[in-house]
Amino acid sequence: MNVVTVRSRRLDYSESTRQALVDSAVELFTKRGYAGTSLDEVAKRARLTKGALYHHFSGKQALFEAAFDSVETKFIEKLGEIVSAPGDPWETAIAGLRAYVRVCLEPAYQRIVIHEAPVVMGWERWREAEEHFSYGLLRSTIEVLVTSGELEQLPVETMSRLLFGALSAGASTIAGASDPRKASAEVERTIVRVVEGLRVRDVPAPVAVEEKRSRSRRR
Amino acid sequence: MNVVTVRSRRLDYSESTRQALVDSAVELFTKRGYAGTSLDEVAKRARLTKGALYHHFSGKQALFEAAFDSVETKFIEKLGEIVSAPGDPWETAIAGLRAYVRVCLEPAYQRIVIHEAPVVMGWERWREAEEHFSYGLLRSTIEVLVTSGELEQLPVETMSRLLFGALSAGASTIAGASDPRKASAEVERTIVRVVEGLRVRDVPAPVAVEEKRSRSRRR
DNA sequence: CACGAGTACGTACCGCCGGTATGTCGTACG
DNA sequence: CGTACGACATACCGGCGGTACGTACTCGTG
Repeated sequence: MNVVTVRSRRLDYSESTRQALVDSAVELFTKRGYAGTSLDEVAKRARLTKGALYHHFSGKQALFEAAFDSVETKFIEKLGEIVSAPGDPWETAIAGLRAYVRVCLEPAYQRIVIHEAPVVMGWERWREAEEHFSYGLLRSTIEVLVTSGELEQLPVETMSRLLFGALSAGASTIAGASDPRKASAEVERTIVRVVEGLRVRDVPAPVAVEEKRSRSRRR
Repeated sequence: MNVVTVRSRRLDYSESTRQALVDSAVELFTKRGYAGTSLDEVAKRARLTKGALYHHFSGKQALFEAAFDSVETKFIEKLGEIVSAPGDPWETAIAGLRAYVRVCLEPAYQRIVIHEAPVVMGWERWREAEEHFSYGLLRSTIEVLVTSGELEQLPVETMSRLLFGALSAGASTIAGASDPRKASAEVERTIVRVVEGLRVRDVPAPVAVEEKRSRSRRR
């Protein structure tokens, strides 16, 4: 409550050890997965003990979620800038798409956020957490495109989910490919093509354009 | 090798206990997940002990893979009939799509095949196993559509991966939705729309009978 | 400055669970 | 008829998540 009191040095230390634990967790979870990582290892790698770990986190799950948050915030913030940049909404959206594909290539993001999180945190909680991160970004981007008439008038939530799933699968494909560069190019091209397939065929005359929507012949 | 010798009753028994273990595993893995299920539980539910389990399977992973195979073969075989049925390839493909969405609603399929398998078996091995099951089916279906000129000329592998991911995400969405019926309808509609977005715009030349195909209102 | 309280850890221990080693019983086979 | 082998059961080990408790350091207060 007192505005004057600076953060005590002790709290600084505490925060730094917490961060060290999170960093250690991110590394080990990325390399060996959640089940394959022991808390003793995590603590040891941060030159601490399990006691310290359990002081900062309520358990292994909580540690994982902290690692999850850390990875998400680290990789996603740039994406936010990209998709919220001024300019043609379609172009920026596509740019965001490409950028996200690149993010998905990060091993930590791939393993922790995409693969393990839904299992470790439970799908429901993962979905909830994702609202504030990559999925939320994707969703709002799509929302803009739909309301601006660029994208087909389909349920935004569903469309976002499907696209998100496709992107994740694409990322996994790239990561597991023998030629990641080629795979990356193909995924980008295909994803962009999918989205373009959902673009409304005739640029809408500003207003009054709702009728012939669902005739699915494009272009 | 001897053609006359009937399967000994003993082997029959052995096979049935093995099946009992697999069934028990499917149930428990579906309800509590891989990590949350103990082998003692699995054995107990089949009125056996861990000794029997380790006689039939080399470990927990192997048991999981057996459960995975069991679930896949159980739910996918009907799909194979659907997509290999005679008739217009596009229509049968769409029918297969809808059928697959319904399969994805099965809790066992959802949890074991879609969510846990990539983590438990490792993504690479999962991908490999999926070649013989749902993904393989999807891929070959897409391959047919591409070579027959119905679908846009894009890398089949990549397109299949992305679509598979989208379908999985759709299934998860439905499973986690407050109104599964509505969600299911939306996912179906959206997925079909996505695929139609990848359809080639002008009907090839040969026959000219494709027009009013895709008015996607169902029922 | 003394002192109690709270914080930031470390240490020791428990229970569960995957995995292994070993034992037992029945069946097929020579 | 005995013996070898397959189909289980039993007993036990080690690792790991989680808990209880101890300790040292700091900070606020009289």
